Amino acid sequence: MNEINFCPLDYTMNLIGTKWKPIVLFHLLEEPLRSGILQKKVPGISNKMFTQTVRELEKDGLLIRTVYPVVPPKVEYALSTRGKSLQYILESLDKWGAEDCKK
Amino acid sequence: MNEINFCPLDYTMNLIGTKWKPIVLFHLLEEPLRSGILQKKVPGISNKMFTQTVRELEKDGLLIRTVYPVVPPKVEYALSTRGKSLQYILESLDKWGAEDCKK
DNA sequence: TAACTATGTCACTTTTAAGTAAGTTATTGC
DNA sequence: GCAATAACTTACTTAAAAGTGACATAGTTA
Repeated sequence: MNEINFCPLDYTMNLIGTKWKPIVLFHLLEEPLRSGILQKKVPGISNKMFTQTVRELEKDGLLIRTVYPVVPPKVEYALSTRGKSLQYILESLDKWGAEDCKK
Repeated sequence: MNEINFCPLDYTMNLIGTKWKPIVLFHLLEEPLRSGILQKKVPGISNKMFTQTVRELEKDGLLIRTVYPVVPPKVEYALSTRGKSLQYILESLDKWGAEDCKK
């Protein structure tokens, strides 16, 4: 509508500006995780929202989903290069929260 | 529900993890702005959402709302100290978007 | 052969977010 | 005395996000 003052921040927010996306990405910073483990690390997320979130992140190229054809299923999620480039921001958000909630 | 893996990032996201909050805060980084000006800087926000957003940010102590008792009304918004402490993160988000959308 | 496993999908409902349009205020300038 | 102004507020509606519970899969183990 009014794009007069469009700024890159809007772009970033459209990509990761949701309740769950930064949290999911954050937990993948250290290492790839399989689906169940990752989901357990995200407090309070429902099964549906978890699937939906990782699928969108995959679609946007922020993480990579690897399916192993075994039974029961094994699916692993890892950050893509693009996802890794958010590392600094994700850590800053986490750090800010740690500092701020001390007060 | 499952608070086992609560991390500071969750705290931060609960505070500013919405579509509009980071954008509103971002535009106050340089200088305080009066209501109408600030709202025009936020692309696509409705009147209602703007009011709601700044009120929540005020409630959470991230910005300060100053009402001048004149007619027609004059209201100015400025970052609080706590809000200013987000400067680095907001700029990082903006910078990331600028870099990423070049690709 | 029946239960168990991990990772979903689907249909459905509830909750929350957001948009729209009208109304309020009190002074100034015409 | 009437319109214009800036910044809301309210009631109402619509759209989007999220939750819930049931079901699918197919090999392995009891």
